[in-house]
Amino acid sequence: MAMGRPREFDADAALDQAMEVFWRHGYEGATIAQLTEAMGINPPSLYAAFGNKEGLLKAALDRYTAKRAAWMEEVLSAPTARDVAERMLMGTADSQTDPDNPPGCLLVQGGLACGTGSENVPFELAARRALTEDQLRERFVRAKKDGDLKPTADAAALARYLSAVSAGMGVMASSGADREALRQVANVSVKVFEEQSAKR
Amino acid sequence: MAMGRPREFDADAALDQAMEVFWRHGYEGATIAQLTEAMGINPPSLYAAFGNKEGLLKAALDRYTAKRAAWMEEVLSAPTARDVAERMLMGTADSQTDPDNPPGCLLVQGGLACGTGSENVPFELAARRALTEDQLRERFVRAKKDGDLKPTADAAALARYLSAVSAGMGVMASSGADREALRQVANVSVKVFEEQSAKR
DNA sequence: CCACATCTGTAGCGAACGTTACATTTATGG
DNA sequence: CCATAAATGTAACGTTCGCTACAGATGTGG
Repeated sequence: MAMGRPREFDADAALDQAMEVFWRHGYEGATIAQLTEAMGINPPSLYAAFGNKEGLLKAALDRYTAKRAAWMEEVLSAPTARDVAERMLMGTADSQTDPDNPPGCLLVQGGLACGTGSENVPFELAARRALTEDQLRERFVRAKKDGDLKPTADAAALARYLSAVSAGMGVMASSGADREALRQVANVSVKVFEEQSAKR
Repeated sequence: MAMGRPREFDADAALDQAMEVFWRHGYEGATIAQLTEAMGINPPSLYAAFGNKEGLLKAALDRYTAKRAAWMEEVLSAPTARDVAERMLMGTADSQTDPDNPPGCLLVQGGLACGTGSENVPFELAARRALTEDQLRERFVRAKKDGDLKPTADAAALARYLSAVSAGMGVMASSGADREALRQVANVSVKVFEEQSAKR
């Protein structure tokens, strides 16, 4: 049977553009007109490919997390919990002030509170932030088994803490904090892990 | 000369209601219809009293910070930098999970990214967050003079750090973190200040 | 008691929103 | 080369948005 006319735009390239619009303006602040213009397509193409605005957001979030997966692996592969924290927070400071991206983190900027009818959006963002926290917690559980973190260290609390700090850095970055300021926050935050490391 | 018909609603009580709507739905997610209904007034009364939606937000923010001023004084009056940090973060954990309020912090929930035409809103929120950071920095400068913080401690960095952590806690609270989880984050965060305190 | 000033409720304004109908174009399968 | 299937561009749909004109109500100053 016939296959139909092939799509003329690159879905991934279009998603990169959509990602940036959501990142800069938030889910509700981003309009379909802005999105289609940035993506270089017309509304029917958007709706055919992604369903609706929320579907487009989910696709953009998938691409966002996929792009960060490699970096996250590198973070988690650091030798000690302290180094994991340092790589995580320093990398966060840098990426949230990268002039190639909008400031802050898409998973925070996307929208913490939304209007009636978009309640799923904050949920969706929170779920993806939780994934990172889960990875960190598991890594810290391992660090305890490795004898790298004190036996009394609370892996879940430390993961939550890192999650909170990086979210907070996102808030500050979005309101104009520069790279140096975020690195200061990262440096201060890491000290907690030095205190929680096993004596050697 | 004549004074005109007096206003029938209590502006402060109405602002409390508006505050809650902005808090829960964000600036863009809050509609005039929701606001007027919560405030118990009709649109013309809102516009006569506050100018427009953004003016209403500013008035609500003023009331928000005014309500927190007393608490902030109590935080800053703690005897040591460490205690300031503890009161600040524990109080934040509690207020951000207070069932009487929407979760999180209005100054974060209000809107980090907004659509074209509302660019002032994130700015306005950031300015008010910065005020708290300024107060903390000054308090830590004093703590250094008091010999309470190490001479090598960086007051600005510590203030930024506290600001980041409390913003991050707001993000987590808005996505459902409970009081216990936030208190864990607070407890971990405070350890930094113990390390930065002068030996005694 | 009258003239004036301001608030209130109704009702609706123009604009922008997310979304889609429709005709056209461009490919594939037979 | 024709029939089918899917994507495209134009144009517009209905709804909701922030906001306001207007008329009536309610107070104060003279």
